Amino acid sequence: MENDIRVRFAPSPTGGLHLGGVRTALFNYLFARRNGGTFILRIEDTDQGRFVAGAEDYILQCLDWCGISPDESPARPGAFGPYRQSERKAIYRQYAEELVKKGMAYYAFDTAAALEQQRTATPNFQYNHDTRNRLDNSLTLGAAETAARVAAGNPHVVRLKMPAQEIISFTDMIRGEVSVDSAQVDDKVLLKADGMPTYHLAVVVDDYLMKITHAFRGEEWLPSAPVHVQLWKHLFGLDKMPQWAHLPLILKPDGHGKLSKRDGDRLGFPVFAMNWTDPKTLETTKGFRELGFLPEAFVNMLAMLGWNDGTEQEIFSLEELAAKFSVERIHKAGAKFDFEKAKWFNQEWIKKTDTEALLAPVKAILTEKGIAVADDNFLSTVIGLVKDRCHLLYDFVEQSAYFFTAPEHPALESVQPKWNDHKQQFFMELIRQMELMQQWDATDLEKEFKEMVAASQIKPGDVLLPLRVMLVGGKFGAGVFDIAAVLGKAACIQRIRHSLQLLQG
RNA sequence: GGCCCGUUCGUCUACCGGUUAGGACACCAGAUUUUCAUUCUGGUAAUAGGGGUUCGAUUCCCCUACGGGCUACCA
Repeated sequence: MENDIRVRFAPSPTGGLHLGGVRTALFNYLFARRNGGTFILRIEDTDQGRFVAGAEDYILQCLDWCGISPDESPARPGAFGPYRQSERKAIYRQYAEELVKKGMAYYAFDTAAALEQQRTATPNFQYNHDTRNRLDNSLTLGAAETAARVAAGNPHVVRLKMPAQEIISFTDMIRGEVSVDSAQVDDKVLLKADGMPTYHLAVVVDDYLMKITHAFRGEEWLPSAPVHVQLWKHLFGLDKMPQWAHLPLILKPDGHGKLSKRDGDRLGFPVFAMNWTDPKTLETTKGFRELGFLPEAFVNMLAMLGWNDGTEQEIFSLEELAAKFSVERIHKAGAKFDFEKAKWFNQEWIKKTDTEALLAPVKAILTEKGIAVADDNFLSTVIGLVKDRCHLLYDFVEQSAYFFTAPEHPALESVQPKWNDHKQQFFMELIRQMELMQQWDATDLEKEFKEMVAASQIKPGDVLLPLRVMLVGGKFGAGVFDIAAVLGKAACIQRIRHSLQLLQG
């Protein structure tokens, strides 16, 4: 099944895996699947050189939950490993040195303080073709002095020497031709003083070594694409450069700007696929999974944020997406995230998903909420009865709890004021009739009830609502007779008796 | 400030020169459900502005406006 198409997802571990990240992963995955290629996960497991514990597992779990597990990853290495950036440190320096040798990069000794001073002195200071000639680097120092400083162990970085005047252009799969005047791009640091590569060096080197053919990433990378093009040109050749696709950003639903981790807390919806604990603050932010989203719905929703198949279809399974995905139909403009629409996708998927498939997740949630499920068949019946009224998996708790536990304190307030002996007699009689019933199903129950109502000269509405409150505990839930049928004769009678006692007392 | 990318209902979007500008979410109204939800029916609502090109522009080009991104030894 494999051909030479290789796409990679290379998340940073510092921010968890939020909507934008998962969507990037998803589009990479869909492109790979659509074209029979390989989907690779390369993990950046260090933050400022420090290893971030748990980041890898977290990302793997998220992808797994979404159903878009990579073909090659740190856990399942292919032929082009290692797949963790922390294990690739040694690789980068040689490429940086190669660029220096070719005259395409140079050593810079300027301290952070010195650069800071430059920035305050000159409003729009940039380390570039213009300023590098008067700063502290191998270009101004000369070979001998540079060598001496390096030998002496003076801290230094390697910077890319951007051409003074050159149009750098490349073809983006989504945006077409994009070109930038190299004079506008500064001399990016490639290798930091601590020997760690910056993203710029790392992506290019890693993409080359891992034979990446197509690279999807967020639009925020578009301005630095010329840096990467320049690197490819001088290191490996433009003909080997992957085809870029810069995905539109996911924006805040209110106000303006890129959706950020904080927006979730602020606006009351998740921004992470799964619960994410910030390693620095130890704060945990709720994920879509924990909020009761089906992974199918989550993935479906993300795919539709920036892509469509040209028809009016909105509900797609992962398989359908993989079959229909096309880069040409990816949008250019950013999309504001809409949690209401996200919930709608989930609701549609709950309705669409078979009861049997819902059994396990719903059972887990009920158990978590302290509702013991003894009989899976019984739960299946309940799920079938209530699933159309659930938007999130957690809605199953309220919608099905009363099937498992008799309401201790039914909301009789709405019944009490209009309660009278006549109604009391009616329900006593109802119990008697129920006890006599041979068949116990919704149709017979309804028939029996309606006949009694007709005979007793009570308005149906006057006793139907009370019956619901007695059985369910409140003014909600599925059809009363369906509920009664599922509850069974004994439970129904017991619940009615209980309420009758409360109403009299 | 500079550079890059973008711009259709409130939101996600369709229409890749000729449509009464379509769908979905949300919202409103009605029907069904003697609960709530579901479902069904209907409704309000958009081509940022100005110039071109063209017989004809939402669609192609330019300008302006607006929005977003980037402008770190972060990604």
